[in-house]
Amino acid sequence: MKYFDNHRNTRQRSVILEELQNLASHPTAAGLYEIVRHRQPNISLGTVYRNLELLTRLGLIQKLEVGGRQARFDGNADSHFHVQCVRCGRVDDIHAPPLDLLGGEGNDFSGYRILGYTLQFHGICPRCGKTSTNSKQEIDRC
Amino acid sequence: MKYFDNHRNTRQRSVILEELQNLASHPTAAGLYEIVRHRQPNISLGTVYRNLELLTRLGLIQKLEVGGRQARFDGNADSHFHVQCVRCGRVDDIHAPPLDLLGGEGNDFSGYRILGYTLQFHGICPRCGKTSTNSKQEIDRC
DNA sequence: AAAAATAACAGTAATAATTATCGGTAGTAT
DNA sequence: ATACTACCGATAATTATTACTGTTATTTTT
Repeated sequence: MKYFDNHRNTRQRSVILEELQNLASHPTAAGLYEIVRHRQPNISLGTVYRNLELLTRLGLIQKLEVGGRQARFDGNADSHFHVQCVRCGRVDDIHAPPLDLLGGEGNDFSGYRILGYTLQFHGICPRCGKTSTNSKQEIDRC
Repeated sequence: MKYFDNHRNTRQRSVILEELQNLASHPTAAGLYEIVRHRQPNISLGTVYRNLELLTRLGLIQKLEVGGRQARFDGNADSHFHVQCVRCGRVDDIHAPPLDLLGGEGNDFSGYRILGYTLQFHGICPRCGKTSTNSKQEIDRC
């Protein structure tokens, strides 16, 4: 059970990971909690949050910061793209190279009628690039 | 003042829009509240939220659903791309065509050291596509 | 294998961001 | 000018997430 690094392999932890990996869609913490409860009726929502956070840190799953207030989780940690339904919030995978996707707006992928996309980069801003790597996180000045 | 459609052109509303449009960065609601208070000391945080929501609906600004728990707002409603600092959360614009950007990973844009990107599509999922357009928003079933 | 150490749990309280409520005020239309 | 009502400030409520606390279970030490 090298999976969890030097963290314990608890029943709750492995059930959370298994159930998430068996889903094609990408549930919220609360959504996965409902699913996991079928196998672990006494599990706590806090346990689901705690483990999703840990599994993300370990690189076994990914946390998706998509539209809406709730985060979503993907049992597949490999880099790929997502579609979110603007009406119900559901998130699915799109398996295609980015260049095909950007050229193919208006087409259908994964059964979705595609309306558009957002492309966000992440990196280190000029101000943070000047301070040492492990300095305390700065306040975003405007 | 056709700007606000058939909504009223209040002092608070126009100050919020003006101050947001004068910023190169993309503040949170709370961040913009602090800025707007210099001109409107008695303005309420709720008013800022309410108007940012309205201005987004009117298409005068955009709401950015980026990483972190707080939404951010962009005074420029035209389609373009964003970088977010992974350390401080600040968000800035990137002005370049998407194909250049995807090819140019590792380069610097807007002074940021770029670490990666996320590409998210939005559209209508198969299930929602079957129901009428103005039906109540469905619950995301998993 | 038993005892000690501690990671993780369930349950619950606290926090943070956002949204809703409510009485009063100020734009807008008649 | 008056009436109508959207909008305001202040505050309460809600929602998602995180932290706390006492207990349980896994691992390590003896």
